[in-house]
Amino acid sequence: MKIVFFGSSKFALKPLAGLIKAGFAPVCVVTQPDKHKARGMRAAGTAVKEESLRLGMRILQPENINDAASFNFLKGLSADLFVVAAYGLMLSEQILSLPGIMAINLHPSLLPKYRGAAPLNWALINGDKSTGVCVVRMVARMDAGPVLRSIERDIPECEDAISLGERLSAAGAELLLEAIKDIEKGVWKEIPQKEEEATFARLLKKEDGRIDWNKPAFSIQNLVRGCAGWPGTFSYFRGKTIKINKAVDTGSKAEGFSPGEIISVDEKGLEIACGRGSIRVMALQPESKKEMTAREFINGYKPLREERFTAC
RNA sequence: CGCGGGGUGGAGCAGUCUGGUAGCUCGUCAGGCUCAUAACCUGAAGGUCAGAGGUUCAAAUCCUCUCCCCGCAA
Repeated sequence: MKIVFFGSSKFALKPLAGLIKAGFAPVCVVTQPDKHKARGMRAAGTAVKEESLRLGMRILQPENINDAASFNFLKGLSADLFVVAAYGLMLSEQILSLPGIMAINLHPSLLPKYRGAAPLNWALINGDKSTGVCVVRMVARMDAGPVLRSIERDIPECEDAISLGERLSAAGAELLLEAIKDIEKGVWKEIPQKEEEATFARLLKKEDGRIDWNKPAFSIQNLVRGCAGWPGTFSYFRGKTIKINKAVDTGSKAEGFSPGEIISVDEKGLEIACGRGSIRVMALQPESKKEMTAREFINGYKPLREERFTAC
């Protein structure tokens, strides 16, 4: 079976490796263009590009996947199956019609819930107790095609977007293989999505990570978990931005404090008042600094009890 | 050649503007105290202040260049 693999971010790495290991090595890997200017002048390739280079795969990195040149190149590969995992760009109907059998997409949610770009982040931000990953046949509308296979996974309290992404990536790699084996045997099943249950998980923006201390502790905790990695959650302390990288809801009432106020400073971390309840910050990153533990922050910055974190 | 911040004992920071004995909170080690402790007390080790030049009687501090790290923006 001739497979073309489309992927960009880290999430696609395990699925790609799984394909190769199982003998379904793609004839070509398609990935997004290098990000233009990182700090300074360097240009960085996607995670999938780096890995594919290392593995010596054939790589296609089109500026525009939906233009005629890309179309003709892909057509020339005469593939049976397109496999897409976290590629990050929409494929035109024309492109989707190229493979002999079909194009499938590995999506980290239980569709029709969380269609779109940031499903696992939104599942965490919304405080969901479980989510999953599924393989769908691709159609013109984003993430709207019928489901071939899916698997549900619990979301533990302590999980953030990074760890959940790794788990779903691993689970997805296996699921993908099962789906491909089904397809190879010609025995796959398609379950149409219930349109009325569809929800949309839009891409997160930097601004989504701004902490509003007026919100209840549990929702700030969920925001920190859901924004881990990208875009991260941030606040302001002593006039400078500071990222809050790890925090948990203390479960205490924390009455008599105003939102953002530091309630206590000790070895366990920084306890900060929220609109309702409080959170304990365990890891944070002041502007221009690397991530540090709350302990390190306290030692160096000596935050005072009455000081506060602000939304701007 | 996008903008900005930073590099000071093992960690996190202050000191730099206004040159003049290397400082703070921790950690480590030794000893003490305590029923006990991520507690407390006493003491100790540990730094060519990122690197190279320059100015000066004197440079962590002022000037020039290099390397590395981070945030923003993309």
